[in-house]
Amino acid sequence: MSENVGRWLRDEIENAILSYEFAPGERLDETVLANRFGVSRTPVREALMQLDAIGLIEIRPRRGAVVIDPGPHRIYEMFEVMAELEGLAGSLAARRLDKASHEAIAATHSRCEQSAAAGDSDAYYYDNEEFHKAIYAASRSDFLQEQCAQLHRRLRPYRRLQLRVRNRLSTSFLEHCAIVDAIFAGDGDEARRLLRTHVGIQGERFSDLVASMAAR
Amino acid sequence: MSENVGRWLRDEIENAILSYEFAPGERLDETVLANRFGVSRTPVREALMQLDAIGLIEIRPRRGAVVIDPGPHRIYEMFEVMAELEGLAGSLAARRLDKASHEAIAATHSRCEQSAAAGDSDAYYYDNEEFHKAIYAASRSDFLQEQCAQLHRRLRPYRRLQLRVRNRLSTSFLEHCAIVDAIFAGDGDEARRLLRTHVGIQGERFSDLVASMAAR
DNA sequence: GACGTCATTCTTGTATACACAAATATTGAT
DNA sequence: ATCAATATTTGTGTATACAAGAATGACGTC
Repeated sequence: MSENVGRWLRDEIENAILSYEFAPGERLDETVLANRFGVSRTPVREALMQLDAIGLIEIRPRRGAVVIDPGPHRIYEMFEVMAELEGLAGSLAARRLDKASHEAIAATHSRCEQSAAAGDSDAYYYDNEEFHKAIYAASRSDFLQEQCAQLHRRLRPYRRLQLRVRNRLSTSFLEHCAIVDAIFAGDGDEARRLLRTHVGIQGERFSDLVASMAAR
Repeated sequence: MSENVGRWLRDEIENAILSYEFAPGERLDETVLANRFGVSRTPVREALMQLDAIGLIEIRPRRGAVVIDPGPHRIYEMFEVMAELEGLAGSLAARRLDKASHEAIAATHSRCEQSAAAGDSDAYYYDNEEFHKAIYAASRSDFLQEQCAQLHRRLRPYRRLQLRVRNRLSTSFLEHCAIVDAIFAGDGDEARRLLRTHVGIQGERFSDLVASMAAR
């Protein structure tokens, strides 16, 4: 319970939002939340203020908090930025690669290979996360790593949707292979380019998905 | 006073931190802040929670809030990320440029020209900010624009230091000219490249500065 | 019958009070 | 005199109370 109710609540509510338990646009009533978690309104408010600062909810003065609905277009924009940041991480990783990072990337990459071969998209989802995190870490830039991790978390629910798309799992893994090759070869520019498209594709796929859903 | 004491305090304290009024490492006493701003502890706490979520301060459980000291290395990392994001903004701006953005960029650019010609580094500092903001806006990506603006704000104090460096003002303006040309020519890759180095240089200059100060 | 205004109610915003943990000072013993 | 243990103080963490603004519904008027 993290020693601090406010922070615990922030994570709890954040997860609830990211897992769509609290739907976009939904109003978050402080009293209801306080009762639900068995605390008073004060720490609930603190959690909400933080989520507002992060950008997950919006608190309109005297009118309460609502979960922000990013909307397809904005999600696409977020993927666009994510692609850029991951590209930077990859290029730094290629240039600065040390033994520990090399091993971490290789290990997570081979786990991806196994789940891809097994066609287990749930397992691949988690292994894929670890793979990308390994690249962030290999960039040796703490700030970049934090920014990537934060955005990655926010895009989590949308990423998940895409792995269900036909063949995405195997093509994703093939892209990983090329990325790993570039990083291990120390080719920063190539790693950047590959990662940018690898992540960018997810944004495009997402908007395709939304478009096809809207068509029905 | 923004209708909301908590938010007002957040901005107030944020400015105080970014202008070094509250020095890095300094402890922020809730009661002292409450007295200083003539409010109770509650909104002060809310403001601090938000600043913690943003990453400007750190609240350690039961031990209060301290202003985070980024340290030269982390500031360099921040410039590195900023360079990447501005590069993306520039490339999008070049591709998506419309009339309004074209005019906004041209207008801020010419203001920069005037202050650069006058050698007025204070004026240039502000005009430069507007120039960069115009590019963010021209990217037509709301999310990117927000991310850029936020990072820009956090790097503000460090940027300012550099304009005092000899000749930086005029070389900065020359770089602007090339950037504007690339954007107006619709050359996204070139705009990206130029902006990346334009901003990246600031990070390098900053670490040079720190190194030279540490040498003494 | 519809629109506007007023009152009631509900929710948020702020203050204050109390509880508890940590840091510090003081006192006693070795 | 120094170190340790305890007490005091200081400051954070949570709850509750109170005030003020917004939403909603009812009543009156056009």
